[in-house]
Parts: sequence; structure tokens; C-alpha cells
Amino acid sequence: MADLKYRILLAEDDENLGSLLQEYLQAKNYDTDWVVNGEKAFRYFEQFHYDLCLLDVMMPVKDGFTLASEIRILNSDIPIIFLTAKSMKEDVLEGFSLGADDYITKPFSMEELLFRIEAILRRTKGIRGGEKNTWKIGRFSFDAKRQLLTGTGVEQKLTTKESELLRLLCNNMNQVLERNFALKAIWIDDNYFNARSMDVYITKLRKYLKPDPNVQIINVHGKGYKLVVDEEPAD
Amino acid sequence: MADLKYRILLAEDDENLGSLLQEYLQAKNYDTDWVVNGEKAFRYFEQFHYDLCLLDVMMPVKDGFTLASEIRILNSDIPIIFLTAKSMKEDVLEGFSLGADDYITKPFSMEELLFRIEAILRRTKGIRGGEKNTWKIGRFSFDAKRQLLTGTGVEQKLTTKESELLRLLCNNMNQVLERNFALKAIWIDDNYFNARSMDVYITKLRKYLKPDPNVQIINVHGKGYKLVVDEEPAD
DNA sequence: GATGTGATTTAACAAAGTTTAACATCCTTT
DNA sequence: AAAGGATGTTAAACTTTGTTAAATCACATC
Repeated sequence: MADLKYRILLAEDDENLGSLLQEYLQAKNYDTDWVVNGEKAFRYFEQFHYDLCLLDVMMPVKDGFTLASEIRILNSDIPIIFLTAKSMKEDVLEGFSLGADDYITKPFSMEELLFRIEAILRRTKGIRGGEKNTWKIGRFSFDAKRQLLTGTGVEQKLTTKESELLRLLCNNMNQVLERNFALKAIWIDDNYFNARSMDVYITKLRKYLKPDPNVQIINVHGKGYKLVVDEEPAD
Repeated sequence: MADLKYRILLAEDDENLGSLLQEYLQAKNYDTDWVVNGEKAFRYFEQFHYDLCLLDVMMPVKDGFTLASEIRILNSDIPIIFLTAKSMKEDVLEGFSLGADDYITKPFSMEELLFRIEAILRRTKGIRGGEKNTWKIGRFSFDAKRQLLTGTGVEQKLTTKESELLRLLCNNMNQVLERNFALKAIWIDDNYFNARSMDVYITKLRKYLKPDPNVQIINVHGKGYKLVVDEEPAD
């Protein structure tokens, strides 16, 4: 259970998106190889073993569909998810005929993608290691699935956004959660207004967490936020 | 149970869409014949046996409506689904008067179409091969076929709409069921009023499910709903 | 064809979720 | 210390959803 990592092949030519996705998937404990075109992707696929492919449709050198059909020759079972721009209905449909298991249209949120990945792995492999969805935060306990923050007697129902943000903070407990990363993960678009919106949510979370002075959301100027919990001296 | 395949007649002049649909339906275990105009479609219909017709409205040689009325002369029972471009309200209505069972506006997703097909076959024939139609929801058990929600002593009969909505929620247990998808799947049209109607049904379902506090229909603002069940710790 | 019954939709108002705006404060750099 | 950008905080604006009841529709029965 400890480190049965699934391996993902990610083919995406956009450098920003690619590295972001890789980082995110790594953080989620998927061993992810990222390549920037279909040509390289195929060479990787021949050489290494993967449990799932994430292919951008529009790529230089070799597009995602062509790549998929070649991959299918080598392996008719491996799950394939296409990343595609909106408004390409027909193309997407073409993709299905090549045996894609799913597709997701840009822009998408990280969480969305993760969900699709997990759903597919659940179908093809067994259940996955066990997505974590409850945390202890000082004297609170947070249930992301139920969107519930309990502790100090009261039980606080969280809204979806509050819950998603807190979940990200928990995933990066004691580390810096980068603003941009959180924005892309939750709001998809990291524009000015969404950034301000996120600030508002940070304030809200701080208010909820106030009852325990050992729990803090610390701002790291220009970088992001860090959820820190000072351990109670064992009495 | 193994290979009782339903047979579908698909009449669609767009080559891309046609072949794609055929492939998809084949993959979903429907034995599908695809023809590119109404003329041919009729000849096929005379000659072979089908369980369902999927007719494009706009076709050369013979349009879908004309075709449908001719098919109705030969067989007054067979389910017919029209594929139609958006913005043809009146035409669609005309179609219904010819005894169409349903219609779906382009562009549509494969999933949407599949759901409609299954819904209709569910109504007309019995249940389809591998389709799930009973679920455990916390301490309830839901039988979609008989539209019955049992648990906590009482036995609640559900109306058709209640049952279809709950079925969709169950199919996406613990995931977000998108508002739009549900609307298109159940109400066909995703306009404002139907959306409000759906809200009313969510309230009704919540009321039925209230007796078990571990079962919740959580709203995801702007996205949809998710049915979450907290697993009882096995005591 | 009128009538009654349950299902579904429409209406009306309440409540919650999210974003935007406005202004205060803090950090960093110069 | 001053300036400029980033963050904190609160409240208003706006959008979506919740809930209940009345109106309408659909269908069975008489």
C-alpha cells in the first residue's frame, strides 16, 4: 500500500501546462513522465511501462490521435485520456473511435483531471491506494468529502471553494502552497479577480481556524500560503 | 445474458458523425447498421429487424420525418430517436406527433445519447444486459427499475423524474453530476425552467434521504450535485 | 366528455455561495 | 522614509440554489 505508484505518460507541448501537470501529478503520487511531442512520447512508451496516457491532441511533430493509434498497436488496453481544446467536438469524437477512455477539454481544473484519472484507474486496476480526504489540523478535524470542519465543539459546514482550498493547504501542510498553483487548481484561471477572490477565502478559513491558536495560515510574500500547526508540547 | 444484442438502425448523412456513432455504439455492444440516407434506411428497415431507430432529421433523398412516418406504417411500436440541429423547435414538435420517442439536439455527447437509448430500451424492452439498476445508498436501497426507495422501515414509491434523477446521482456516486448533463439527459432541454424544476426534485430527494444522516446530496456551486455516502465504520 | 388524482412545472420568496469593490495594512525595494 | 505592489478585511452586488405552494398537465375512470 505504501508506494505502489502508478505511472503516467504525459504528452503536452505547452511548457507551462506540462510542467504544472507533472508537478501536480507527482504531488498526487503518480510517477509522471512528461514529454513535449508525440514523437518522443512514442519512444518513451516503447521503452518504459505506463499505467495511463495523457495525450494532448494538438502537438507538433506528431499529434495526439496519431500517437494514440500507434500506442494502441503496441498495447490495446492501456487507458488513454485526451486533452483537447474546446470546440473540437468532431475531433474528440474521432478520438473515441481510437479507443480513448475519456477526454477532457481545456481549460480544466487539476481536480477535474485527477478525478477522471482516478475513475479510470478504479475501473481498470483495482482501487487506488486510497485518496486521502480527512486530516487533523491542530484540534480540528477536516473531512473534505463531507466538507466539514469539526473541532472545539462546533461543526462548521464549508462551501465547496472553502473546502477545496483547505484541502490543498492540507496536502501541502507545513509547505508553501503556491498562489498560482491553487488558483489553477481551483479557479482554473489565475487572473487578478480570482486571485482577490482567493484572498477572501483565505480570510474565511483563518476565521474558522481561529479557535485554535496553534493553527495558522501564514502568507509567504509573493509566493503563497503555508498551513502550519505548532505541535502541542506533549504534556 | 451474455450476448443478447439490441439492434439499432442509424440513419445519418454526415460521414464523420455516422461512422463515429456506429463505432461507439458497437463498442457499447449495440449491433448497429449505419446508412447515409432515408431511402436506404427504409429498405434496411423493411428487410431486417431492429430494436431502435436513430434518425437524422436533415438527410438527402428522404428526410428523417418522412422516413419515420413510413416506418410507423410498418411498425407502430419501434422506438425512434431523432437527431436534430438546435433551433428547430417546431420541427421537433412535428416529429413528436409522428410518434418519436425522443430527440436529441446536435451537438450532443456520446454519453448523452447512450443514456437516452438506454432509457428508452428500459421503458420498452426489459432491462439491458449489464446495466445496473439497484444501489445501496447508506441504509437505503434503491431499485431504479421499480422506482422504489426502501430503508428505515418505510417503502417510498418514486415518480419517474425522481427516479431518473436519483439514478444519475447513483451512477456518479461521490462525483459531481453536472447540472447540464442531468438536464439534457432527463429533461432534454436545459432551459431555465427545467433547471428550476430539477432543483425542486433535488429538494424532494433530499427529503426522502433525510432519515440517514450519512447520506447527502451536496451542491457544487455552478457545477452540479454530488451524492456522498459516508461509509459506516464496520463495527 | 367531465372529473379526479397524482405528477410536473411555474411562481414567489428566502437563503447561501461567490465575486467585486473599497479601503486598510503590510512587505519589499529604493 | 517613500513608493508600489501584495495581502487583509469587510461589506455590497450579484448569481445560484433551497423551499414551499399554487397552477398546470397527463392520464385514468366514470
